[in-house]
Amino acid sequence: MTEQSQSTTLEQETETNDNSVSTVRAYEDVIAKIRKLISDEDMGPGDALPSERRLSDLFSVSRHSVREAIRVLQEQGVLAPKRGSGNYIRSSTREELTRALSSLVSGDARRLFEVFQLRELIEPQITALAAEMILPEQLAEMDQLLRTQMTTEDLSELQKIDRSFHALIAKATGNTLLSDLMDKISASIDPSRTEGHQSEERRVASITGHCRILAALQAHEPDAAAEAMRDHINDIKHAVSPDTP
Amino acid sequence: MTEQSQSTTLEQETETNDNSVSTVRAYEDVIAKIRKLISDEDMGPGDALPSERRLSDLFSVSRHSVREAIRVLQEQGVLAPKRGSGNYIRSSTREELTRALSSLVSGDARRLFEVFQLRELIEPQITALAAEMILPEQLAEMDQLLRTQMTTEDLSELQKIDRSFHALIAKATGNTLLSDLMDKISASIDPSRTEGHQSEERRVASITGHCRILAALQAHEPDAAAEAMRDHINDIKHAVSPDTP
DNA sequence: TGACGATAATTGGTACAACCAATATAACTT
DNA sequence: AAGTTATATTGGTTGTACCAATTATCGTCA
Repeated sequence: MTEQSQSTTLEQETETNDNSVSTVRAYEDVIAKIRKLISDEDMGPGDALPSERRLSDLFSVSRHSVREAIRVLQEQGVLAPKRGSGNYIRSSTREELTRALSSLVSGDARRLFEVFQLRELIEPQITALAAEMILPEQLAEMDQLLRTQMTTEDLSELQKIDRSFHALIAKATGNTLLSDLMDKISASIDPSRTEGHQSEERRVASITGHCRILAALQAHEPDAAAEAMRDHINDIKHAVSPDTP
Repeated sequence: MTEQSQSTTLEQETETNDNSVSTVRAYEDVIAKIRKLISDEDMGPGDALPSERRLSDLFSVSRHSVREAIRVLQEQGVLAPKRGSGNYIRSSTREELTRALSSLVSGDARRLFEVFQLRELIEPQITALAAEMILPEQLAEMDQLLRTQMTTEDLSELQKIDRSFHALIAKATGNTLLSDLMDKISASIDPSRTEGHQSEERRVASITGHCRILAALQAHEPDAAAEAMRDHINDIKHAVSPDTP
C-alpha cells in the first residue's frame, strides 16, 4: 500500500472559493467531486465508481472522508454500495435528469432568452420554498456572502459570489434535484454574464436585489421572497439583454 | 486492552424478502439508536448529543460508524455539528418537513418526491405561460387528445396520452428549453411507477384534471390554468405516493 | 478441451489509534 | 473581578489493520 506522500492537511484551495465563514468539511468537497466525476466521465446507471481507496488517493483525502461522502450519496439514492464489489450508480431518475439537463442548456445565443424564461419561472418558486426551509446557519452564510459582495471590487469574484448566492438558495430548499438544476442553469448563463454589463450601477442593483431577497428569507415570507427574486431576475435579464419586455 | 468482543452482529438468519443486499450496516443501527436516545431521553432542540466517543462506547461500535450515522442525520437536518463543542439537535421544523416528505425511508421515495416537487414548482408556471401563448390549432390538438383519452382503455396507451398532454402544454409556451425539460422530467417518472395508480378512479380523476386545465387554456386564463395544473399534479402525487401532504 | 473448485486479489464494512483545530473550562496572573 | 493562559473536551481528519463478501485467477480433474 503506497503510503501517501501528503504531509499535512494542506488544502491547496482548489479554487479561490469561498467566503471564509462556512467550515468546509472534506466530505462535502468529495460529494461535489464525485458528482463531477460521474458527469465528466459520462457514467450512467449501473456503472461502478472507482474503489474507495482509489477515490481517496485521487482526491487526496482519507478513505474515511470518501466514505462519509458515499454515505450521503447513498442516502440520497445516487449510489448503491455492494460489499466486495463496488459502489454502483443507481438507475436514478435524478441522475438521468441532471445529466440530460446539462446537455439541454449547453446551447447559446438564442437560447439565452429561453434560459432566462426558465429562471423566471423556477427561481421565484425555489426562493419561496427556501423561505420556508432555510436554516439559521444558511441564513448566516448568505449574510456573510452579501457582506463580501459589498466590499469586493474584482469582477470575476463578484460573479462567483452572485452565483453562490443563487446556489445557496436552491440548496436551502433541501431538494438536491433543484439544487443541481439551478447549478446547471447558472453555469449556462455565466459565460454570457461576463461581458460588459458590470457597471457600478449594476453592482449596486445586484446588491439591492440580494438584500431584498435575503430579508424575505430571514423573515420566512415565501411570497415576498418569490417577488423579490422575480424582480431581481427581471433586473438581470434587462442588464444582459436590454431590449426585452 | 480488551479487543472488541463483538462478533455477534452477524446474524444473517433474516432471509427477508429484501431484494437488495441484506447485510445490515452498523451506521443504520446507530441512526435508529440515536433517534431512540433523543426521544427516550426527551431531548429537545438545542440540546447537545453525547460526544461521538461516548456514543461509540455506549453503542459498542467504532467512532467511524457513529460519525457516518451523524453525517446522515446532519444531512437530514436532524443534527447540527459544532466542531469543538458537540452535536446539537436542530429546531425541529426542518426535520419534520423533510422527514414527513422524503427521507423517511429509502432513497427511492426521496428521489420521487424531489421530482414531484420540481414538477409542482415548474408545471403550473409553464401552464400559466402556455395559457397566454397557446395557438388555436394547439388547443384543437389537445382537445382531440382529451377525447381520445376518454375513449381509451389500454393502460400503456393512456400513459402515452397523459405524457403527450403535458408535453403539448410545454410546447405551447414556444420555449424549446421548457419543452425539452418537461419531456425529460416526464420520461424520468414514467418508468418508475407505471403501475399502481391505474384504477378506474384514477383514470376519471386524470380526465377531470385535464379538462379543467384545457378549459383554462382555452379561456387564456393563466392563473386558473396554473391552479388547475397544481391541483392535477398534487392529485397525481397522492396517487403515486400516498401519505404526503 | 471444458467444467469445476480451490486460491488469490479486490472491495466495501468495521475497528482502533493518533493528531489537528476549534471550543469550553479551569487555573492562574494582574 | 477581569483578563490571560493552560488544559481538557469535542468534532474533523488521517492512517492502518483486519474482516467478509465478491470477483478474478488458476490449476486440477473428468
